[in-house]
Amino acid sequence: MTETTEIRTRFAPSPSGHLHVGGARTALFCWAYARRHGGRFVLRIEDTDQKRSSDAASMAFLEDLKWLGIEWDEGPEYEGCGGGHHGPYFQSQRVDIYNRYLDQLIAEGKAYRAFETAEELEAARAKAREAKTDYRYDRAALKLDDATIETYLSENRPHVVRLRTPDVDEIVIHDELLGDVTVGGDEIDDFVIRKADGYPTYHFAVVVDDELMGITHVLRGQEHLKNTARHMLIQDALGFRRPQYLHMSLTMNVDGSKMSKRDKDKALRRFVKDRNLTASESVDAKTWQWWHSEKDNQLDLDVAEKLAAELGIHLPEINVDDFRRAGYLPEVMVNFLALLGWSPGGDVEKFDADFLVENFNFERMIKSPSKFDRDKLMAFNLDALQAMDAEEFHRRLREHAERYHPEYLELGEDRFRLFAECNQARSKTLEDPFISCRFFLVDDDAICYQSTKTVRKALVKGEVSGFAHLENMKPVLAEVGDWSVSLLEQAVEQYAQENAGGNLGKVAQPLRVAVTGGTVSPGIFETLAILGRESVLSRIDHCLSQRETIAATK
RNA sequence: GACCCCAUCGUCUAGUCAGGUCCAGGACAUCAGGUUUUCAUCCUGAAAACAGGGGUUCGAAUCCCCUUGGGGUCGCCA
Repeated sequence: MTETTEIRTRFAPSPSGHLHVGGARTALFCWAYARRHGGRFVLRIEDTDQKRSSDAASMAFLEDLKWLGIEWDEGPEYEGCGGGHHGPYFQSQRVDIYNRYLDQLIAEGKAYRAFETAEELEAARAKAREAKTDYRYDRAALKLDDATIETYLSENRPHVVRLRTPDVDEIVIHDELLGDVTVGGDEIDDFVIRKADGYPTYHFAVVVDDELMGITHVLRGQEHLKNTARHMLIQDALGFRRPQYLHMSLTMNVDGSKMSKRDKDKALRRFVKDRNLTASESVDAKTWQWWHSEKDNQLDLDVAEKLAAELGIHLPEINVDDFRRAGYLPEVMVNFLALLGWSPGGDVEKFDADFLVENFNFERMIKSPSKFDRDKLMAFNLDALQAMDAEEFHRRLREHAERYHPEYLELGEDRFRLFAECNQARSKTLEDPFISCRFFLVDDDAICYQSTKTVRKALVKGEVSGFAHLENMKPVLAEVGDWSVSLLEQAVEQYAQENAGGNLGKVAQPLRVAVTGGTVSPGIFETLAILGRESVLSRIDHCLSQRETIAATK
């Protein structure tokens, strides 16, 4: 009894690299629903497309799921996740199973072999387009007699297997969100269920696997709505039970276009096309040609990134990994993703994964498509960062540094800790400190002073110029006993009290510019403390040495 | 184009299923003030929506219909 009523959901990505946010949201809801009901969440890899499934690197989404805390009970084994008794969880390893069912359908006359080539079919489709009619497979192969089929088979003619769809008026999909959706029976033709290469199509593999893996609830994007009708037909032909379906609305880009993992590729293509580029340093000629030969051919992510860097364009953040790299927190991503298509009701919008598991239900899912608003995500991330205690922020920032900015680790334990402390309040992402504080890593005499109005204001302008204050403060700083934030503060405050009418800004800004090259940095005392006495004094000298140049620029 | 889905501030949404307490609430973004050693925060305030039209009803953001708009699908991709 418990075995048959156990809730089982699955997330079934194709192994095409990193997880994109739309997929992450689907996975999150599948996971949350299973957890909510004490069921199991299955991860299955849909790698039946030989053209697109290639190396192990394309399993990067496992890491993404794990990072988000979406842990799968069954599926590929990865860092404590996966395993299970319904495997293999790679469809490419289940071909025998599919063939068994395929043979059965053929024997029963519920499916049949078809020998048309892809080109022939494409021609037929083109013709239908011209005639402004809907293309539907004409069932020509159904009329082949057994002898002909035998002959073709003995000739090893490539062929597909098509489902002989029953002639029904309509197919009614019971959707947990949308209610009953009716698809006309004539809208589904005898679609292909096994490709010429011997692999099942997505439709067939999904149905067989969902049955054999005991999937009870299928949550997926609304783009699958019509596919569900096909899947129901296969289930009926095979005598399988019907899982419950829920088709959720899609997540769109802010410009209204569908948020797709192909967006990066699209951005590159558009740029290359606009500029009429015919070659690139980052992409070898062969790959370049392959990429141009068909618009579905996508560059590998690392190649795409190299090309983007070469062309100087920013690729849209689409993958979970992009957001990780950009310094967003996994718990914020989970929160934000959950809000895209589900709402707990009332004014509640900040919550964690436990809350989601406690409260997730189908009733409160949103039917209409939503746009992915980065500003709001950023605001959520800021709030989460600010709510963190200092120790936690330090730990997270260090993790981020280890992964993306190891050069900052060279500051050493103590200085990195201070670096974290003084950056927390001013950070919206874990990435912020590393992009805004590069001056910490630069040689003292390599500091380059920005030629901006604010820099000149800090250094040149005023009754007593910033340069003058710097001169005067040098001996003061040189004599600060213990080079600590508190003593530095004391010394500089006192100097400001005596020489700038207590106006700290008058002396803090010149200092800031002298040691960082610009007008933006963490708190000045922390900044000085991290740099160290020697560096600070030497940067002040460096700054003063450029007095003429800085004053002369306009 | 055909078929399907959807429709509250610019955006995410609460309210819709069980019509009145909603001249519509929250959040992000925006704008205006304020705090602050810079940036970022933070505080206060403002502007901002029931797509349009018809019904049903004493009463409609809520129910029905049409129009319009947005999205999806139309592969030997998944």
